[in-house]
Amino acid sequence: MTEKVLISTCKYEGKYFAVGISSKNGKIIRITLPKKSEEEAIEEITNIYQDYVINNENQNIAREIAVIYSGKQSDVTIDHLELSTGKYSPFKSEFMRDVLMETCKIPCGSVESYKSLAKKMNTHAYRAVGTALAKNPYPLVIPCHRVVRSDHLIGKFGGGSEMKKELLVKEGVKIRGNKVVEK
DNA sequence: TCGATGGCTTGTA
DNA sequence: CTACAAGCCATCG
Repeated sequence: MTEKVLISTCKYEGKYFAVGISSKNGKIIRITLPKKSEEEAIEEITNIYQDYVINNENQNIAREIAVIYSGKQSDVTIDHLELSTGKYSPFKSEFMRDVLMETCKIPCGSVESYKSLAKKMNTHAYRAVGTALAKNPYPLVIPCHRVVRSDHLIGKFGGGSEMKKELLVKEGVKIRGNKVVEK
């Protein structure tokens, strides 16, 4: 099935992050958004990968995720991610990978809409773009929080809209109420 | 295989 | 401003 997953966690500002690393090639296969407890963070990974060890061997990477969360640049990039597609891969389909690769192109400090992302991919499946983003295995590293609704409302987010808003504010996006302000 | 369900969009009232 | 309805298309059970 799948190889053993090495799980590491870190605490940052009272929140807990977890990362799962493939023992096979050292690539990241899962990242969690900050959780209230360490167990909750770990569980998000062990729910998917049954063959795992929690050894904090890669705590440096977990810390880097917290760095990104704090709004700073990190040297953990998509080069560190497992980008394969398939039933047992982080990306379940080509479509999902395409969507997430496209969102990687959105620069810090700007946003894109679900629809414009779909357009760039030559499809009208903006709704499916949303579901693909909802399943992003690498939040923060793949900036799914930079995708908002086309009417400029913030839209939904795995970690809650409030967190999505905070992340955008940290990146310098101008927001009024629940809307991104036009330039 | 088929229907239900989304981190959506546009139009109408 | 809010409230619906219809349309969209990949995914999941």
